[in-house]
Amino acid sequence: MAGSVNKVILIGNVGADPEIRRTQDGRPIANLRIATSETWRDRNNGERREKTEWHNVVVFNEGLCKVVEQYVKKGAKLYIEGALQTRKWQDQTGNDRYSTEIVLQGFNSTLTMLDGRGEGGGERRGGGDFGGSSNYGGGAPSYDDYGSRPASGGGGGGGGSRSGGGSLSRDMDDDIPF
Amino acid sequence: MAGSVNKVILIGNVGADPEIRRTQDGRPIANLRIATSETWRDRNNGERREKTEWHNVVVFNEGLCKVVEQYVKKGAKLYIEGALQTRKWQDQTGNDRYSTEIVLQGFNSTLTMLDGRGEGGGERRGGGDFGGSSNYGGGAPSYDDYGSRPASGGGGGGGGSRSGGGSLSRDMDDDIPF
Amino acid sequence: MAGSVNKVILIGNVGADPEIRRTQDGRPIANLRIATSETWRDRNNGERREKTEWHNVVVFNEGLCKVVEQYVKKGAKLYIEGALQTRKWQDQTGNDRYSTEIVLQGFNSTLTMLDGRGEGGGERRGGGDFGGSSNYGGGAPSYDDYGSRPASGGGGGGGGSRSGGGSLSRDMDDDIPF
Amino acid sequence: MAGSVNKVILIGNVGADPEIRRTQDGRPIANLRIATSETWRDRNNGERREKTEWHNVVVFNEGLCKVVEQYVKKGAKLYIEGALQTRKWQDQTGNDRYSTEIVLQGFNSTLTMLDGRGEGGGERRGGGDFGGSSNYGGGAPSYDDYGSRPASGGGGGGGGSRSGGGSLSRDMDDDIPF
DNA sequence: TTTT
DNA sequence: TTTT
Repeated sequence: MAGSVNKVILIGNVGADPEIRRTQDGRPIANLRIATSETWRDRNNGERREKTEWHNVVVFNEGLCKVVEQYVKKGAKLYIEGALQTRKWQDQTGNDRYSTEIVLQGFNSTLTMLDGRGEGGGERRGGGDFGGSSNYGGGAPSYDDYGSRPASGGGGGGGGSRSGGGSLSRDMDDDIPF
Repeated sequence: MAGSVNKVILIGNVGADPEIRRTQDGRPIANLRIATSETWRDRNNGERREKTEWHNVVVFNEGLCKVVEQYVKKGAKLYIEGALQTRKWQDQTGNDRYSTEIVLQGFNSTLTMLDGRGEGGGERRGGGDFGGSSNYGGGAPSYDDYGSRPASGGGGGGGGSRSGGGSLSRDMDDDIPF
Repeated sequence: MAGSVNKVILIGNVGADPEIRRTQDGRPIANLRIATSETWRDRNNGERREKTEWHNVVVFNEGLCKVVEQYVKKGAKLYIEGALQTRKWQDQTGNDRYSTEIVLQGFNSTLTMLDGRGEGGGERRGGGDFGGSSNYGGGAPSYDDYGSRPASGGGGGGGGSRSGGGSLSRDMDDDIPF
Repeated sequence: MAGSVNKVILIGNVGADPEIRRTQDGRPIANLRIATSETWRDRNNGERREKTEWHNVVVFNEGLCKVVEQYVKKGAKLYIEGALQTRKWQDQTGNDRYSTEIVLQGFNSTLTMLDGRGEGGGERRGGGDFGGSSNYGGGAPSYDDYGSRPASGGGGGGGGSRSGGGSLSRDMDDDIPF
């Protein structure tokens, strides 16, 4: 369908240390439980009410999985941007069951730590070296799927080459005449 | 939890004419099935692939329900902004089941028609007259929960009065010195 | 125009203690400078680069202004949801100038503190009592324009009455049969 | 700054046929004017009011530029996701001036046509072949920066290789055991 | 069950 | 300058 958008934005806290599993061919998959909560004052009695919602988040991207593995612990506050996906499965008795998850996969997926629990040095963002050395610097890391920010401006001629040099952003190292 | 965000943004098509039910005390609830879909070209064979995701949307707001009732038909393209909510229920055998829905309720919920299928006159937006006359004008209506846009800037003198007159927006009918 | 969306979402830090001004008729207006920043590794030399973007945020809503006044200080990390607005003005020489701001006004505007710098008690959210007593509890407050979350389900008959009783959300205090 | 988000979401109409320029090294840059508009009923006299906001959008990504070049015409309705950027420049008299634009560059940028004005065949999405053949199929095209959706889940065996074959999404052609 |  |  042309013109479709499926986007979830969450800011919440991680309910437990994340699980990281691997597929047969070695790709990581991280699962997170994230709690969001809203509070309000009851109209009838003025009491303070709170409601917590728990979300299942599944991270497919390798770079994001590494960030999760290294930095995300129980209690961490995260910004998450992903898409809704409902998965069908069968329970023990063979009945169809459905689980809805927020999937971080591909472009437009983001995971950012909002509390400075990461320890270390540089912030990992747009390295262009997925699957490469996992020396994420630290700090409170932010990682975006397909990361390498520069690619949009870059690319040059080569079909899909993302490793091309060249500057990335006009107002930083370009001299594009506007 | 302080500092929490739970937001879903969808642009998709309605799969069937919406159902509108009513609670015992007469409040409407609209249920929508919305399809989002993404297409891409397979990396192996270059074939075009498509995947459709179906979303359950529940509308609690009266104003939005009226818009749904009057304008939203099977096939309509909608912009939806709501929150994720997972509801627990029991199946016939008494087992716990969970359903995740996008809830349009309260502030920060929006439903906007993106194709001009509404027929009629004026656009309903921010009437401030919830539950009032249902003469939604038509056009492609847009309705925001708690609607009445002016209220934030407005309210005139009266502390927080939302029904008060007064102007709404500085650059339209205000003379606030900036 | 039917089917229009104008939304800005920022997570960033406040660059200076906010200014709060008042209109002639006493309504508050808060101005905030918010910095967002992205870091990446340069493709050519592998060095870490950072770019900071400064945003002008204008808060018209009274409730949000109170939150800003009481809790938002230089350095605070905020989640902001508002709309873009470009304002035209004349400089000293009479030339037209334009300033683009993120406006928090009316529905769909949100300001949430992401670090627990608020001190005090309850979280202010959806009081329905704009301009009323300013005993915002404290904690890290979150405030949504037009706040009162329950209103969507409520409202009853009265034109725009938002103070009506009644329960707000099916899974909290309603017994709506689904 | 760790934990920063800078996101703009617009749905609006293009005010004029887009301009496409090229940098010295041949990269395209597209400029768009997009109108968003809100309507509401005046609280004082009940009259219908409308306010239009004009946005400057700059597209750096090559793939998105091609979509713009081929499909986006005056009047088209677009969904845009980008980031705010304020650019400093000097006017004729040497005074500093600032222009705020919505930049589509790198990850997390999206441009989707919401009306089916594209004419032609296949939908361009996630080709992984930036700068490649420009035979965008047609239909109402949707294009995401860095596009190729599969890359996140994909990569087949090779650690993070984006050019690798392999399947893309677990529930379509993967057999990942959940 | 939508849409292209 | 768009759109309804």
